[in-house]
Amino acid sequence: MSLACAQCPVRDSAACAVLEPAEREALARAGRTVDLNAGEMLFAAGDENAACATLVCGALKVSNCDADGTEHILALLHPAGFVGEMFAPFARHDVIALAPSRLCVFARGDLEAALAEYPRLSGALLRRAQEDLHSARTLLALGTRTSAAARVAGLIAGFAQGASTSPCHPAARFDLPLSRGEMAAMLGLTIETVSRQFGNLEGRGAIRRHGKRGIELVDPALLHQLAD
Amino acid sequence: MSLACAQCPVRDSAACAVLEPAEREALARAGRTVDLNAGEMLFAAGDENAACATLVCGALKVSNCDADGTEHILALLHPAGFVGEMFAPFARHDVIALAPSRLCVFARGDLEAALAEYPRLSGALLRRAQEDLHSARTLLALGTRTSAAARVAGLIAGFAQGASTSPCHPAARFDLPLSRGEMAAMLGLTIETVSRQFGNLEGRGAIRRHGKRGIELVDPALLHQLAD
DNA sequence: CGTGATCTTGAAAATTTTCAAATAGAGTGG
DNA sequence: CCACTCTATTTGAAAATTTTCAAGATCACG
Repeated sequence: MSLACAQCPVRDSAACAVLEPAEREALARAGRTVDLNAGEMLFAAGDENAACATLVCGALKVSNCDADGTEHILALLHPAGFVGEMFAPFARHDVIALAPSRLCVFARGDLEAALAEYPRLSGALLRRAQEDLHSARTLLALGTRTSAAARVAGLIAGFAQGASTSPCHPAARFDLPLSRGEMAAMLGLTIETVSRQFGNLEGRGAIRRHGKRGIELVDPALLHQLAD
Repeated sequence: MSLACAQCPVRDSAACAVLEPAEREALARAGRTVDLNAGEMLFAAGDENAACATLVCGALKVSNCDADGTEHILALLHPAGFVGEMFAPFARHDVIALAPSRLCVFARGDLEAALAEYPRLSGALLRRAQEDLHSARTLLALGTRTSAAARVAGLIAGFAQGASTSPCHPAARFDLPLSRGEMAAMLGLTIETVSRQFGNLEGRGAIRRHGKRGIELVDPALLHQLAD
């Protein structure tokens, strides 16, 4: 079944936006739509037939389990984001839905053919890969901070930015996209430490918690100062 | 001065290897060669005129200083590697030579023109960006391990792989490319903790130190086990 | 053979993890 | 609508690890 690009919510922002309508339809016929519920896996580390995908709506995490079973979250993916190994023969990480999600999935061979046929697509994916690289490095700088307080404060500040509609101001109130355990897996901390840091931040008046996921930024300046 | 591509040691492995000889010469005329001594900076975070570069020989680090002055090393660059912001208006991180290095540097505008003119170049840079992304995520998984022992052991194992000529066996003996302080800045630890972990690894018989930088892998299996 | 920088080592202080248990929330079936 | 159950979160206290601060030791180099 071909994809309805005309109604795709990311038709202007995903990598395929650089294609002409006819080209895009041709690419769409090679792909397929996949829907995932929260917690479902798109593919697992080591999968040989791992494909590539553009996220249409929802949210994904890219994660990795080390030898002792600890999960490490390496990236979060938002709509219009692209995930998958274009050049490696197998998937290097798990890709799991954080929320009900829809994806536009391509077999690696079909995508390679599309890259050869539509060179502009390489440019669009290059731009996106550079953004992903920057995100990974930002997360790396966050996860290697020495104090747990700075890591958690920085993560919350980042989520507040991401949840905002404006590019320069953080959202005053938003829902965390991750559980405590998932935040711990991003930052290299334990669940308990993350939870305690939330408590500290609330105690100092930087944030206020509303239920499990709701966060209100009471003092954004203080939050940034604690994030260092 | 134009670059001598014919004698370039990375002419077959760098991104420009996908170009025809004539195309490559044209690109080379737009670029310039830059030599750096160890410790010299190619460009700093925030530089507006930051350029892009292919590393011809030597080694670079990509790093970032947070508010309290702590350095975080986000990536290491080896010959044929590519560094720089192709799409952002300024450099996001510092780029510093770890060893005497030679680079082939292009102004962002010239590189953009080259991408438009030689679409294959996008594909080559895309492939390289995916590799960089994978390296960043590998480092992220390493830096967010909870124990210092696992982080240091994993870093040494990675260096042993990189120093090897064979892709599947680590080098039995090699020199560390970084100082203790730089390793600490990669892993989010202090210099002292890194030093003590080296001492522990030697005490347990996993490695032997030879001078400050020399490492001999006495028991690679044990090293990997400790790296978990 | 100094000299300066890097590395190692020691001991106390601070932080984080671990283990254990209590609390809060969401969803289900009665 | 309520009681119940299951999971996620919070909290507590002890144990383990890491940082900090302070000296030494080592090494490269002029």
